[in-house]
Amino acid sequence: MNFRDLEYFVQLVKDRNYTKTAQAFNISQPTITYAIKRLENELKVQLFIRDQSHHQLDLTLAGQEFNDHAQNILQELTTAKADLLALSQQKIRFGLPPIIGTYYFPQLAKVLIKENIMSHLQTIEGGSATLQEKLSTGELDVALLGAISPLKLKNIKTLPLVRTDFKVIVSPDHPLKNKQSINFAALKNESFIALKEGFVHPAAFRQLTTANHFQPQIVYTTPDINVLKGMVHENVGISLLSELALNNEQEVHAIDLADQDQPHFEIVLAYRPQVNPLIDKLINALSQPVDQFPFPGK
Amino acid sequence: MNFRDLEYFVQLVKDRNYTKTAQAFNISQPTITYAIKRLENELKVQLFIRDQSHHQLDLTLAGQEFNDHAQNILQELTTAKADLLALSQQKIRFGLPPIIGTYYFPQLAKVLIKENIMSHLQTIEGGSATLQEKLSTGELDVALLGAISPLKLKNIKTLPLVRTDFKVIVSPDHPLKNKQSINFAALKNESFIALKEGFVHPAAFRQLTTANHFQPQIVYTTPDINVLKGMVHENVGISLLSELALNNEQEVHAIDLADQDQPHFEIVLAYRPQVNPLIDKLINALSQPVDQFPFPGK
DNA sequence: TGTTATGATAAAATATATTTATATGATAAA
DNA sequence: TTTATCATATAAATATATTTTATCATAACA
Repeated sequence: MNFRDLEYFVQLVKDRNYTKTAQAFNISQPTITYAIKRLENELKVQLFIRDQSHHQLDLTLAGQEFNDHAQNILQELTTAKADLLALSQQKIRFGLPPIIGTYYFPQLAKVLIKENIMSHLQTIEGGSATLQEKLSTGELDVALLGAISPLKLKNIKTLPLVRTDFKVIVSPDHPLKNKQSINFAALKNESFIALKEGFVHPAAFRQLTTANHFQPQIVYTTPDINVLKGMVHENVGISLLSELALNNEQEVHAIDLADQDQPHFEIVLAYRPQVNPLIDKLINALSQPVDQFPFPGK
Repeated sequence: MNFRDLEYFVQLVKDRNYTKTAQAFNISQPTITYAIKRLENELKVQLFIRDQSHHQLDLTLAGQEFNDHAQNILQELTTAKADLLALSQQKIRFGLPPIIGTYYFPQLAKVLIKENIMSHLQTIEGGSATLQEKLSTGELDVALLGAISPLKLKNIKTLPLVRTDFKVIVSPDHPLKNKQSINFAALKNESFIALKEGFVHPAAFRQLTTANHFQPQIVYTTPDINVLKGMVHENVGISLLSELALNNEQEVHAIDLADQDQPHFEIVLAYRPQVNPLIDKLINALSQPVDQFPFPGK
């Protein structure tokens, strides 16, 4: 059996049209016919139903079943090639969500430079969800991911690194400015500035509003944390922000959440197990506890 | 790329000898040479280190990495073929550990016969660990497994069906015969009959003795539950047995475990997701709650 | 120093995949 | 109903890939 035949098959499942599939590969139509026949002979099952009302090509059950396996096989081969390329180029394809890249990763950089790993990193930015997907498909070797609940991913190992709290941030002019701690329920009537971040902040915010049965009044949404802080400072509204993104500047006042069941921003190291000493070294370096957190001097 | 080349490669990794590998496939030695060259050309990496003056063939890092992927690919293909065969024969390869087969499965049989599934089952007996392995390699479609902790298996879905307690069983002549409930720690000085079952009973027993810091005195070990009951009846010793294996016979007296952190015998339905209506039907039927448990009339 | 083990290479033989040209069969259009 | 069109199948020719046979190269071994 040939990988090419699997590619033809998978494409044909998408196209449902031999001629179109042949065109997609720039080959002649009978090539597809013969490829499918080869598969059907080798597997001893019929893969397609050649069409009662002849404008429709249908997959048999066996065809559906085999399509799943064929996709897994092609995925594995793609991943294998990508991994070998990264290995030979001594590059680690490293996924980093913007927030973690800005507020957490810099602390790790020192160690990585000292261990001579930094120059081997090929950093790819993206939201945690996107990066998870890329890990699974072999487009990434290692990633730092933000999460509010433990991650379980097929073929991916995860290692929680840090767990940080979410804080409520308010303007120094806000009535709550002297509060040390507050229940989220008490914020029912506040105006909120929302952070349009990949996944974690919106999910945490949603979790808190749902758990406390209220529909928050969101007056503004921004993807930029500094804009968000600025608006909170100007008392346009209050917001929810990971303590990760707070340093000891005085621009906004941070209040602890007193809720029992509150979400946490967890930074998780996720990677596909590979035979690659460089990756082992990176994972080892990253899983060492960081001295100071969240920030030196905080 | 060709699956055959992958097979040659994987075998060569095992053999570390081109001639031997060729013999294993009943082909000529240059065939292996050319197959490896094809792979190395296509992947653009060196897979083997040819013999640095010692008659030894070594895998490069890339070779090790690719070997993992090649094995996954071949595994997936094997599974695909097995699944298609089972599908076309309308057979569900169904794993059943002896204890569950004897003491739990009969209750399900009625439903399965009514739903016309029973005749499609090809039952394969084995310990829970063996059956797990066979699920992963595509030798089984569905299995009932015994477990004392939640199972997490790659590519396998699990669904807990029943959770039963372990009981301490003693002879009607035993001093403890009138006890309703007991802490396992109180059994420190008892003689035990041990059940040599696949996995769950020994693990549960070990968990209890370890948690209570004693080394049990095991006077006899048997794989046969009736023998075990007989010996307990004759007061040779006491034993630990899942309530699953107890019916309302008066041969032995069952005592509840009072321990806070006690193991439980969980029956878990485990299966590889497939495109197979028959399997869906079985899973659906098995996941319906069973009316009476553990036994009618208990 | 010859002998053996192990793998590489060239050329030929064989097997497999693809194309070109054409056929079939079913629907839609005239 | 005829004809045109679409979608796939088939046969034969061709192109490509794999395997074998025969032979060579190299290093270990005795």
